[in-house]
Amino acid sequence: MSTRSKDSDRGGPSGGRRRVTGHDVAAHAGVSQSTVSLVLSGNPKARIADETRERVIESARELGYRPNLLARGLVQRRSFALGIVVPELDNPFFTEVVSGAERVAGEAGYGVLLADSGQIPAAEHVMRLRERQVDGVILAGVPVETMPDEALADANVVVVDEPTGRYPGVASDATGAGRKAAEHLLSLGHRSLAFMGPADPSYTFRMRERGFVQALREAGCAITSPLLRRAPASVAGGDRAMAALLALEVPPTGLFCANDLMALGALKACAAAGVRVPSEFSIVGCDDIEMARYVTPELTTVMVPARGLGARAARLLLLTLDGRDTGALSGKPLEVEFVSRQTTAPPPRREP
Amino acid sequence: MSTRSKDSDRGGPSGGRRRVTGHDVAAHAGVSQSTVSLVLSGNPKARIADETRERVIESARELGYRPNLLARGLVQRRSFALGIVVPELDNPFFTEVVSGAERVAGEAGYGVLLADSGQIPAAEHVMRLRERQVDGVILAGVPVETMPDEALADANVVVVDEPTGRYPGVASDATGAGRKAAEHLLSLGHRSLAFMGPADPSYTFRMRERGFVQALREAGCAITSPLLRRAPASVAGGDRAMAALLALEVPPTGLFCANDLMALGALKACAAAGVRVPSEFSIVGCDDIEMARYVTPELTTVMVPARGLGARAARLLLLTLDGRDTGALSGKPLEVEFVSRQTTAPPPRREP
DNA sequence: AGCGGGTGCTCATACGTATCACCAAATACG
DNA sequence: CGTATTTGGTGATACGTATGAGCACCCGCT
Repeated sequence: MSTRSKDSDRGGPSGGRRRVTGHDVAAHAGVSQSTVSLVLSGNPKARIADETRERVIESARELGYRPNLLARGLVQRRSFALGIVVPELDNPFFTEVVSGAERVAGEAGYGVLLADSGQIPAAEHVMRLRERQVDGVILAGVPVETMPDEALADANVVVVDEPTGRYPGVASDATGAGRKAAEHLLSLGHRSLAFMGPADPSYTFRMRERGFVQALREAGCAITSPLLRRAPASVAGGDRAMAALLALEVPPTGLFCANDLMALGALKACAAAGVRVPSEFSIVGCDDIEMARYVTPELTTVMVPARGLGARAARLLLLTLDGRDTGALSGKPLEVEFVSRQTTAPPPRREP
Repeated sequence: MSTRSKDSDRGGPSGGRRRVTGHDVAAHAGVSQSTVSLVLSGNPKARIADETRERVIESARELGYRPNLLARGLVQRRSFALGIVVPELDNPFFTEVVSGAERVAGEAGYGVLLADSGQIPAAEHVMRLRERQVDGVILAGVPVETMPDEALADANVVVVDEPTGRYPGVASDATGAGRKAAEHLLSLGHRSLAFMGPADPSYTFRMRERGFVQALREAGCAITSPLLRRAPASVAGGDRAMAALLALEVPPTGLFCANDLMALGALKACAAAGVRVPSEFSIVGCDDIEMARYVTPELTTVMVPARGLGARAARLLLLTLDGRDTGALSGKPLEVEFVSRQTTAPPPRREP
């Protein structure tokens, strides 16, 4: 009708210099911007004539309209975005957590802001995410206990695998993981077992250790101090710690590692030292990262549902944001599962 | 002074129910919101008395003020956030790309929105990111050629390792990678060599193959069709393809894989078949993912600077956004580097 | 005819920030 | 001393959307 409306047509979806706004759609459809908003995102209970609704939708499609989520977020005080903080993307475990969370969030229409904590302290990352008005934050592998309270106040935090009690969270059955590893090794006949984990362990690592040690003790098979090795929870750390174990006067016959990366390092150290796995030495990891299946021999480990943890954390967060009940989700820890592969066997028979 | 200003004090940084805004800071400092904005984020050339400036900064600190980046983004038409789309976070290569990009972006004050493309087509992800008003998008491992043009129009796209010419991008020297693998194997004395790569290869995979095949041809050592295996670029795919190679009447003596994951699969298949690496068979991977160092024997490969690619993509994008010259960065491909480890050796001597 | 009530839409405003135009006071200058 | 000029700040507005209040209109009822 008017030249104006003809103007806004020019170029179609991809031609315009300026981004298409709700006002443009309104002009094109001959309605007000309010109506456009009501049709495209408003409450479905809004009273709009079918004919109008279709005209607006058609105009929006034709102009290639995409709502500006910054503007929406500003007025609704919700950005429909989550933040997720991990200590390092290098560790496949966290990658899987992120992946799981991203999928759930994406399906719910939420965006995901990633913060790889690196040098910057996690608290600072949380602040930055909040400046971006994320509706909530998932903290994975972050030492929550050492974070100042005010950094997390009013922040809708969900913590992965670090049940502090101060914040809602999802966790796996860490003591169960240690226990299952112990039971398996004991049942194979091992009596001299070692553990390796990081020196400044997170809650989960502590629980894995505790489960393992307790199960050993209950079996009347206490672990002695030289068999408890501290090293970074990485492949390099596992390598070093394993070398130390092999250098002992009386090395153990089997080992449980705080995570799979360490176990891979231990495996490597054995290969370098000419110790055959599993015939001469047994190794159990924890996490079941993808690589565990791909090394030779394949790593026996305890599966921790990383992707599931991430997904569940995201779901928990989304429910919290909707003000729904969250008791069911944050309640019980996720089950872990022992996975028998090729790095465990009965201990070698004593030399005569 | 006024009761109002006393009110906004209540509770300090962490107590307030409502988030503290620039207006609150203004009231507390006895200035206008404009002044607050000028002091805290405005152009440094703004003329503000030192005394006022300090008072505002002090008030902001005291109230725990954090600017709302949604509001800032709305008026500035810049969100100071980047999007990054990857096909799968499972592949460590992309994880490293993301990690590199995230670091550079973070240091520049940019946020990173992650989109793991999964089931949803990449074009749709780009749209969603643009709704969130990201200032630019990094596409890594995404089949850009098959994406509709209008999805990327005006989107400030930077493409990783897929130099289409239509969009700016950063790439590694893929043909060089293939060539270096070939030269190494040839120099060891191999004459019967195989290649494995995905059936529907991306540009980079095609170039790796081309470099390898051409170098062989130039050495008068053409590759025959049964030695060119197609399989998914994953560990499982490499495993299957290697099994097929070993089943040939006359198996090759060495192999170059399109990426490290396939090489790990090949390594696994050799172990399963009792073929000793490298004494009986040589394997060269490509990418140099972290795992390459951690398997036994350690994987010989061609290092592709994944983190560097991500970092450079981010830098390129940031420069583009600042309207700076980008020629230098998008120009030459990043160097790749041959990494000799333990999976290559001279071919076994012919059986007499 | 008068009126209550539903329908369908618009007006105005708010969200929190940046920024331009403008202004008062202080200072410089001939 | 009168007028430029600089200094230091304020007021108003815009960004693009959501949303409550309100308005015009039509329908059915008494």
